Amino acid sequence: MKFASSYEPNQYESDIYAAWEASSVFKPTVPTVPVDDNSDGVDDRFEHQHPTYSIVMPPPNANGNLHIGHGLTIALEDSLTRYHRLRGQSTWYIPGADHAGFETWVVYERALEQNGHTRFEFNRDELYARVWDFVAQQRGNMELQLRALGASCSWDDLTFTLDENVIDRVYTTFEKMWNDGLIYRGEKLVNFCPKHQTAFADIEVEHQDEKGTLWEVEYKLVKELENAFTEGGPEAGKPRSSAETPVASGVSDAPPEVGILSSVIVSTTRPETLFGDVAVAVNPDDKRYKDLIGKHVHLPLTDRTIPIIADEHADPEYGTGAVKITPAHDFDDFEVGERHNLPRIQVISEDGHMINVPDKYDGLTTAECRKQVLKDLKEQGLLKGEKKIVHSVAHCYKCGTVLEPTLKEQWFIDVATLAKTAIKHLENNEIKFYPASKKQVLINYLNNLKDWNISRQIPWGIAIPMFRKADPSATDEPDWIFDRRTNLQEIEKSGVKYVRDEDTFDTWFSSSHWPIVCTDWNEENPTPYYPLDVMETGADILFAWVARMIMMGLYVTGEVPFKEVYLHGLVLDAHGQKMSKSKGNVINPMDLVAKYGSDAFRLGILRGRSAGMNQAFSENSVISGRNLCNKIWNISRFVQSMVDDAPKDNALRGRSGGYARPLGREWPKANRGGEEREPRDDGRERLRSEKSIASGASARPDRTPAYATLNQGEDWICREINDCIKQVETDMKYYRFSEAVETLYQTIWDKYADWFLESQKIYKNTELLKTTLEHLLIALHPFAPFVTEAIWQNLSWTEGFIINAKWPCKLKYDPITAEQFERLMSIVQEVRGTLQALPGTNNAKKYDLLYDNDSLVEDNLLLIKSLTRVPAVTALEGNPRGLRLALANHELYLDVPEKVVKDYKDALTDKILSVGRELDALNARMMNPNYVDKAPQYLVKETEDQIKEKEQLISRLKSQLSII
RNA sequence: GGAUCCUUAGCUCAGUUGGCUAGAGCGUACGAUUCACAUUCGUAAGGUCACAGGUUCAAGCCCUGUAGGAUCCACCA
Repeated sequence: MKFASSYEPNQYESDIYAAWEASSVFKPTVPTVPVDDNSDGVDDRFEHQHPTYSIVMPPPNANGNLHIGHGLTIALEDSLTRYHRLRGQSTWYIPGADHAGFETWVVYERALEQNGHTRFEFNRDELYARVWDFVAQQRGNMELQLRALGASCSWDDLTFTLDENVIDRVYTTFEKMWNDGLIYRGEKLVNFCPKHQTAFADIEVEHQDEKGTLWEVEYKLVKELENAFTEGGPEAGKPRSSAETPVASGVSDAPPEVGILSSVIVSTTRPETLFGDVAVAVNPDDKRYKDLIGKHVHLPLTDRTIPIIADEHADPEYGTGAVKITPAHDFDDFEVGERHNLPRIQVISEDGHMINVPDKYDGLTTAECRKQVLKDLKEQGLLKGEKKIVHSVAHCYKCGTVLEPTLKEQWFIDVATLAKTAIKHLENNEIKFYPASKKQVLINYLNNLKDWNISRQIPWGIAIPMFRKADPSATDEPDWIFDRRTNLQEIEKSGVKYVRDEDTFDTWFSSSHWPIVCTDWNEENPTPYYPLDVMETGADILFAWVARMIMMGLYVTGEVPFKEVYLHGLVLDAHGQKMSKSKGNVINPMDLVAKYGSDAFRLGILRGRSAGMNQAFSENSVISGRNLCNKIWNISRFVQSMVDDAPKDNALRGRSGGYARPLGREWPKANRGGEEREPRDDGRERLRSEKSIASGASARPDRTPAYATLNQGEDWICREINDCIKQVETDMKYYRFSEAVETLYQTIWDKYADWFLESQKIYKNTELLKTTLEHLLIALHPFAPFVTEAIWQNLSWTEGFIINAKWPCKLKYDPITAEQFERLMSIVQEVRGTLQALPGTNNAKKYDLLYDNDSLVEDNLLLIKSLTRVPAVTALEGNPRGLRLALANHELYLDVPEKVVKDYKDALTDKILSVGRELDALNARMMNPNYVDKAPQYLVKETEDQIKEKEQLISRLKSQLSII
């Protein structure tokens, strides 16, 4: 196959993915129990590596499309997956699809309504079946998009959140919790969306600041009941007499600051709820109302009277300092009601109409009722004022409807012990967090966690396996029983009829089992893939998901569900703004993939990104990724052409005038793993991957390279590649994806291409070219899987797939020779810089480079000439002339006429000054006795060396100046 | 109100255990050009590391405070 002159991702990506998928390379190689890692590798980097590696995909919506956040997710997770696979671990990346309970339901219900139907025409089972079909029709895009992004996940193991084993596991947990007494049915206030007719967990509620009105309503005191204690009276007295308010006794003797009031004015934003009022609360420390506590007021527009109670909830600073208490329709009031044992009067129905109110108001909507109430209050002169305020209002995160706090009987999980256990394990550092700060954030959250409402009134979800006794008079039988037969609306047990609870689980309840169900963990057959090696997900669902997975993992398995957590932040637009449809700044990852290729997208989105941070993203970074793909493509094309052109290889050796001394050492001829591979004729499907599945062997870096280094550049590139790969390993260990990509980018581009390949144009070493290119391709593969595979398949000497190649071992090289190349580089850079700084253009072609008694330069004449483009590099004859380079230990001159040197004088003077400033700073450091005493020896030595070097440099520059 | 994070070049971001003479990509300026790549090569300019104190021989990094921004949690009668 011929290399095209530029990399065209569209020509390769889908074929490559299909070939991978067909050859089972995405499957883990160790199916059950861990094998002993007893092979003796050549590289100590692999000594303590675990034989398996597992990671699950946070399941994208089964019938949705991937957005930019998914793009980031896949880039991160797949890089980890491919990296660990290359390292020889049996790697399992488990894909998933989410039924997305509420999201999908909303979409479906909208479709239903567009066809003139409503959900109330069908029972739950019918609706479930209809949504199932609806999803089945829509499904598939998401999976194709994951493939386009290169996700190397094990497709056979895809888990859908409504799969049987998921439901089964969720029921098992629920049953256990029910038996353990962790599940209870309670009537509590829930966030209820009147449009969708379902409750939400606190975490799903969206608060928005809104303009509203704060009305002040007068509640008149009931004179005749002033001294009588009612049900609210004694309760109200308690907080005041408690030890926390020692001042209270003193205050009670003091003369009242305010005259006896005949009424209390309360502040409210929701006057229509006054029918549900059961008390008026004032702050126990509020002197204005001190004497009214325990007295009663008339509830306007009704014939009821309600007590005035003391409760900290009332803020003396806010409004009038007196607040009406409506336990059935306000979360705070509900709690006040619990504290004071107050009744709950529901006055708004689930569909938003008034109930349990005087006939006049009965059946009105809340808005109509508010109008009427305000009108009537005004007529009676009880409306004392109104203020415009801004307050935050709870909205349905899907339709934006204002949520109505509603009393409902729901299933709750008592989270106290679950949270406590989770905190214990977190504090025990059993899970490592990236970023680390999130651990404490999570602990704080768990410390304040309220009981978890798991009931949802949406048909599209996992049915709650609870049945209620049909006949309440059968008193001996339990009211509720657990049963898995949720396909039946009615069951019989011990001769008693039970009716199914029509609610479904909060999706987070089932999602919290994700690591368990994906890895197929079960009590009888624990798997080496649980706990997961890492949980990678968005920082925004730390509480909703990560916290719950930890609690549930510990409850079900006794182990934390994952060893590490990596949280990514939001992908913002190029200006740091949140992406949103309304702003029109949404970037579709698939557009970028189509335009620049999957690799470019992945490289681009990983750039400039760190754990937990919301960070900007722009097309520029993708372009830069595309450029890298093209670069490595052309590098490979060039290396291939040199390999093809092998005869020249020998001709160049032992060249005259150039590099003559054989500096390299011969390494033993390598076994390059040949026997392990099937011949190519057998087709790629049967390459190493299948063999390794059969034998269970893990890949190890057992290749000894078949090269010898023969000059400075060759030793140097070996050193640089070793450093680069070691850096990538460290970066991957600590999830520094951006730095890993950066390191590779620089090594491939600035070192391999710009220096090593340039030097190989003079001195060619095909074996080394092959080995080094392979190393770089493999190291780049986790981040740019397609281009590296496309190249691998195009190169004449590689075999199998790069996706399951072996992670590079260390290259051998001579460190002293490698260091010499650094000096050659600085010579070249100095020449280039000086030529650019000299007056005039095209200087490179004008002036020769002269050297005096310098073996390094002498050995590399051709290289220096080629890299600097000077016409000639020749030995100096006679007295020094021209412009001397400022490098230490090298007698190098640019053969520049005196006149030109004079024009260069200013630049030279500037340079002397700037080096002088650096020297002053160094000297000041050495003058400080504390520095010499306390700083580490090596630093002091380093400073001394630097001072010497600068002094020499200045004297050379000065002598240059004096010539002028 | 509480918590967490952020503030470094024109823009987007790195900077790991304090050793820094602060880096990268993009952008900018200047220069190059048959022979792997113009998606190229070379050179350069560009910084009071938000601000004010403190600790230290040494602070972008640690501590305290201030200002600005982001996110999350709670609350807003």
